[in-house]
Amino acid sequence: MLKISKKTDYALMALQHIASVQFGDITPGRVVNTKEIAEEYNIPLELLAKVLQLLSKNGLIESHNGPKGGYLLARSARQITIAQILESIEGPLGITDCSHEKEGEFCMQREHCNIRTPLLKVQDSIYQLLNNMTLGDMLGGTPLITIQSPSTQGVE
Amino acid sequence: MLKISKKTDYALMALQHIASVQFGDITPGRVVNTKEIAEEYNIPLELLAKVLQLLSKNGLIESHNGPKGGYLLARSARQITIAQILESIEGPLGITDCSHEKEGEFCMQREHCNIRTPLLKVQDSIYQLLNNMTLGDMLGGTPLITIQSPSTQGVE
DNA sequence: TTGATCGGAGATCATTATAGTCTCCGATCG
DNA sequence: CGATCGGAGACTATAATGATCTCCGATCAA
Repeated sequence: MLKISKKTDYALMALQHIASVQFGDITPGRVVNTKEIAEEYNIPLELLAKVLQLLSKNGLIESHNGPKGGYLLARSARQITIAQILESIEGPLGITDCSHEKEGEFCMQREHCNIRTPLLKVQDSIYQLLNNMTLGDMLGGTPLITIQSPSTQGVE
Repeated sequence: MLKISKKTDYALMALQHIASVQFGDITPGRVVNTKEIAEEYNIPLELLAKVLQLLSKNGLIESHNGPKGGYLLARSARQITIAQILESIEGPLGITDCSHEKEGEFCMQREHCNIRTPLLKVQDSIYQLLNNMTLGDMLGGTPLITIQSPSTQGVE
């Protein structure tokens, strides 16, 4: 049912938390460590650690080792999109198995497949959607997203 | 990674096939049976049978028993949306576990959850997207969907 | 009226993806 | 030098999905 994984949930919570600390009023610039986030949101510590490592590998956050270490956003919250977060954790967005089929790979249906092309367009639309919403939108505001399609207008 | 299930893939293929037979030039109005679709697209027969039963239960297609039986679209292809097909097979669309949380159910993160509201908006946007594209769009044409978001405009 | 051909329904098994855990390593700072 | 961090890999458990099997009732035509 098009569900995002728990890991991605955790990533979003963590990033939201880091951003709000980093740019908040209390202690701006403070690094945030894994334990702090895990306790705040009841997330299994080791699982969250993996998630944050992935985000770090993908350049969304900066890590600082040693005592008093932790994480910081690598860039502004408005420059981190939901799509980037999701793909950092779950890999490239693909609503079908054949979305990222390599040359020579074919699904059993490929021969007469009649839905591949339209589905790739759906996928592209979802990607646009997720890439047009940022961590910044999640922080403060009410993300405004509108969708226009001529296809079913006037159809009851 | 926001993947739709194989069953839904099969449903889309089958509906596309039924629609093209039903409204095609060759033998319009002919009912289509499960075996025909399964062989055409290399789909496991019994699995496809279940999928078609679900579509029938949800009122997207009509079933006809007995010899020479099979399925017909229950309404025009332009009145069957991708969202309806997807939800017939996979249940209500929900990108998070808490999307359809019943009263009294809480996830472990609920207490300080900072992402529920924005995620529900993302979900709603995806739903709109899928509900604005129809089987008819998949048949003939090039579905035109545009997305507008003010959030990241002007952000480099 | 009877039997072959359909869909309807349920149980069951296999496979895969996800969620979560455990252990050890290297870096850093006091 | 040792406590506190993140980095990394193996590992287990659980849930979702994909697929199969069996039996039933409806229908139509010979």
